[in-house]
Amino acid sequence: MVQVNRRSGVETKGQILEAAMKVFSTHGYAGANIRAIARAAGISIGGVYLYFRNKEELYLNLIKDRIEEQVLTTKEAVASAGSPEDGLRTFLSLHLQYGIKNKELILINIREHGFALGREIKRKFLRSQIKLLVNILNEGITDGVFRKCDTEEASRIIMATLRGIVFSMALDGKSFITEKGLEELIIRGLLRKVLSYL
Amino acid sequence: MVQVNRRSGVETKGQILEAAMKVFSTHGYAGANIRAIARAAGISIGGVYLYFRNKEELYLNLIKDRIEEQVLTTKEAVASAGSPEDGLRTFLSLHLQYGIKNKELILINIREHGFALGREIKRKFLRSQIKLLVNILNEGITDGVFRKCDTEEASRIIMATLRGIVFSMALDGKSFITEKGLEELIIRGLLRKVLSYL
Amino acid sequence: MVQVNRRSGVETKGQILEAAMKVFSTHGYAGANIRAIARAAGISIGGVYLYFRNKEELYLNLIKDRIEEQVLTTKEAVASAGSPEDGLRTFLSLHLQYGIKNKELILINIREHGFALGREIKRKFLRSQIKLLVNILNEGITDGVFRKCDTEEASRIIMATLRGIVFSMALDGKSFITEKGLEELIIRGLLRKVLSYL
Amino acid sequence: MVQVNRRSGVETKGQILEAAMKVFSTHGYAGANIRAIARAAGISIGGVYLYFRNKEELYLNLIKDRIEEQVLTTKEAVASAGSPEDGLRTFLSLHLQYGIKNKELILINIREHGFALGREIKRKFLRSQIKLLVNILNEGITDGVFRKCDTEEASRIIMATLRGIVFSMALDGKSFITEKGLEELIIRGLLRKVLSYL
DNA sequence: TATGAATGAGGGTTCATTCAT
DNA sequence: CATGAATGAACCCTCATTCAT
Repeated sequence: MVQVNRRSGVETKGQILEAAMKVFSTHGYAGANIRAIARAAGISIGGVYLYFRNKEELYLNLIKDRIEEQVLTTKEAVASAGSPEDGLRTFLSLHLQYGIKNKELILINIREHGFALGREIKRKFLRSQIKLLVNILNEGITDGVFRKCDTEEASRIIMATLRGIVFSMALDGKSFITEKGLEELIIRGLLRKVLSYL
Repeated sequence: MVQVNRRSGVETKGQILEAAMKVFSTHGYAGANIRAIARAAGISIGGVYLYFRNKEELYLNLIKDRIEEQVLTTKEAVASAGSPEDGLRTFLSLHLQYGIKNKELILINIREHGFALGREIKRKFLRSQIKLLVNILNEGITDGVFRKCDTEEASRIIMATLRGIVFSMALDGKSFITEKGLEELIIRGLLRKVLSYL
Repeated sequence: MVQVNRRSGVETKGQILEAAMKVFSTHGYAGANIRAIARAAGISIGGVYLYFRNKEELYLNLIKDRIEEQVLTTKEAVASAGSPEDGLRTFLSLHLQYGIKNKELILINIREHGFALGREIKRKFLRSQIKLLVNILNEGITDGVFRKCDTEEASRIIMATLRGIVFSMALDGKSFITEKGLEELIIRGLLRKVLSYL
Repeated sequence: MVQVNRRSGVETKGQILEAAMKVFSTHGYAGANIRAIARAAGISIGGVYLYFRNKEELYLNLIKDRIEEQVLTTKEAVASAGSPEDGLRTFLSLHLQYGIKNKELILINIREHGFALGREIKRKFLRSQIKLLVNILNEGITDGVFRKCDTEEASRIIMATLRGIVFSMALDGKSFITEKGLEELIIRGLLRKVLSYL
């Protein structure tokens, strides 16, 4: 006799994703195994394959959803910001917040970043965030709030810095830098006209 | 019949380490397999085990040597710097240089950072670098060149930022930030007395 | 595509044990290999590991069950014997019968006897059988049927003799000694009062 | 530069055999490995192959020498015995002595007895010993010292008993049976006319 | 003779994936 | 929808054997 656990499909899928998040973030992609994910999700091995064609798709699904949400939310928040400076602060703040919220995703990304699996998704995420930053910076320069610079390069540097900070937060398991501190670093160090300090 | 490729032991060990670097950096620890490493080293499977007891030891050996070299070199270079500011510049510059030189090691570190394997080695590296930074910053503050701050936290932030930048350089496969640019970011944004600009 | 041969779990486990018995007895523990066991059981390699955690556990499981059965059966049969002499005959007879029935187990035991794997199980078996014998002999001596002797040593000798006979039967692949003959050897030669022959 | 350990070939061969004896008896044939034998012999791996074509030959050589010596010595001692009874006592005594002396060989034999490797050698040994026994028994029966019996079967039983006792001594690591005791068992229990006790 | 680095088949074990139930 | 026994390729590692030195 087969014991059937009655759940809605959506609910089950969510449980699997949640479990996968835990296992992937602990063991990495190659180190994780389906049995552990199934067990953590309180589902059978075969059950996992009812919702995801294979391990790779499960992994991709995992990161895609979270990334898409972050991209969308950030885009909207930045759009509704009052000024370029405010927009930049919002961007930085949200990135940090998502870094904390998606700590486990970050841990996975750390392990798999830049490698075949999901490379495209991550690249697109990076491109979209840089594009957002470039817009903010350009606007700020036009407005005279930010000093002139290669906005593309500056954006890449900001993203690199954020990556380092988010990684470090995820790895060290605590937030050792305040939003305020980060904003100061980025805004004072890189962008704001030095003359404005006078 | 056994085809034996004559080499000196040292040479072979070097070839294995080189191959391991390539394979580990491409596939991560769990994703890498000894057969591929052996093939890349132009050696047999068993040959690998002549020089390293197992996969883990090979991996550890790989990161230990490089890390130790970086720690030592950095320590000496900083010690012989003329001033705290010069010391900081030297530190940053060396970190970037090593990031470029050990691009593949970085890729491995990205994947395995914070996880069981070699965690202790990496932790010790981080601790030693932070300690070095703290000393530099304290001296600089005493000298009045740097503004007062929590030097421990500032050092952690610097390391986090460096991590992000080095990761990004390794992942994007090119150096998109100049040493000069980085130094400006760190030194202007975080440390130098703002008043000195007046 | 995966061809699945449907069986009940119990059935499969039995088939594996049976196959393991065959392979272990033919090649010994170290000489046996899981692939051969799986093949003999008509199962896949991985299938074996569904029922036994590893080679060692499979081996231990194999000998434990049989030995426990022999110990229990012998104990009961001896307990319900009418006299010490009858008890001894029963003991000897059962030992021979089990030697024939578990010919393959004997072959395994021969190879692994006295070595690390399963040593404890076998030691316990020997101890329990010797204890049983000692009781029988003591009773017999009290009753005056057996001549006085060091019952502990006598039991060890009996077990040693049985071991040799059972081994020889297993190795030569036939029973070259009748129960009657064995009983005579043991009972006349070692125990019964010689005077009773007069 | 190659360090050459100067030894006579005979000496080296002896050392290898000695080492092999130790390792084989501890780990069995399959469990033993050449590197361990070489190390125990204080020789290189390749050195072993200078004296023995392969593992199997080394093993065979090991048992052949000892067995041949036992066969020869026993044959001579029995031949020069004064009477069948004396011959039988000599046979038993020598078998026990060799069992103690070749304890390690016994341990190997236990593991490999009856299996492909060296089966022929061991079979020949058994045949030769049984033949010797049959002769003794026949003579004894002709002389009227032993009671009539199937001498072939009786010899097999004696050998089986000896096997058990020798195995047990080897496995338990001590002699728990005296020569006297064994002789009594065999001679009283199996052979001597009961009437002679009157 | 002697060495020991090198080989690679083969061993134990894992795990993504399938599919009869 | 759900299960989990079954599969087998592929992993890490060992070790008998070879051969350039």
